[in-house]
Amino acid sequence: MIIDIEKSLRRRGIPLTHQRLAIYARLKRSKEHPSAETLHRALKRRYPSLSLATVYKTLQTLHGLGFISLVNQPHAQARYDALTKRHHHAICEACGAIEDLFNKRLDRLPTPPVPRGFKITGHSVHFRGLCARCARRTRRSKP
Amino acid sequence: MIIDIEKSLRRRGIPLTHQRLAIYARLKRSKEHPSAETLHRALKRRYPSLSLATVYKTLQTLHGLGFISLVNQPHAQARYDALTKRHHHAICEACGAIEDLFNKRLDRLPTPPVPRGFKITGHSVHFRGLCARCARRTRRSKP
DNA sequence: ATTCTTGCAAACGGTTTGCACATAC
DNA sequence: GTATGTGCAAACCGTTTGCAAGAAT
Repeated sequence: MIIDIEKSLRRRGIPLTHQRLAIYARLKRSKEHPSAETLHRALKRRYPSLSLATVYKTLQTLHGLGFISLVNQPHAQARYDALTKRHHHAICEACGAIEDLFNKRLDRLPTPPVPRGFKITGHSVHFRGLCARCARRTRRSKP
Repeated sequence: MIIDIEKSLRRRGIPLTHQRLAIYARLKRSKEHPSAETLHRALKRRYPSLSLATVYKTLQTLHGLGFISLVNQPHAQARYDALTKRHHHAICEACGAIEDLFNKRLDRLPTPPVPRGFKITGHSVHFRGLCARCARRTRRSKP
């Protein structure tokens, strides 16, 4: 279970600390997509000296290694839109640009089986990738 | 253009200020889903006394009235997930809970026509609504 | 022994708040 | 004239950073 991360860290020469294992193990057991603070609170009982800063740093490390994913970005600033009618977004992973997308097929996706009791009122599709400008720049910088 | 908001504010007895109109008008002309700061910077040229706090308050007001929408939430904290394989989310608008959703059909949506030059690398579908608990609570509190 | 991580406290940046003054009605 | 909004500065909260002490290799 935790072995995969142990091996992977070892292989890359990244020190294997108690904190890293504990944080990863806890996140793996959680189903609620916890925040750094939630994780910290939960782990503090067992590891009273664990600091919140370490939780943040560890989450960054694990994310960098592809072991975990972010549901929302840290420090993302709020963005507003006067367009309130249904639409979708293409989000550039490099620069954060958000472009609108209109598409009837995406508007009427079949509602999938949902967690028990969840009342769905709407949906939107998020495409991610590189906007034209960043795609150009990336191509150039990759030798 | 701006008349709809003028009427709507009047009708509700909400004072119609220059700031509100200017902020809404500017947002309506923007295609880049600006942040509060971006709007403030842009408007400051024409309204030098406009404060950032007013921009924030106005955006809240307009959002409350349904005139604008939020692309990301202000002060949303980062949330993490040890599940890195493809999946989708159902997000509760009341409590912010995020539930995982697995669905093959959603995994392979047809790629729609995209803004010129945008390179898509992936997508995910966000359903919004009320989780079981909040749905129950809402029903109870609505007489 | 060396290199990388941890924990602390201070700094940071975006957002909110409290309050005196100004404006819309 | 009253109620509400505005602008300012301070507070706030989540996240990051600098650094001395500690742990992993």
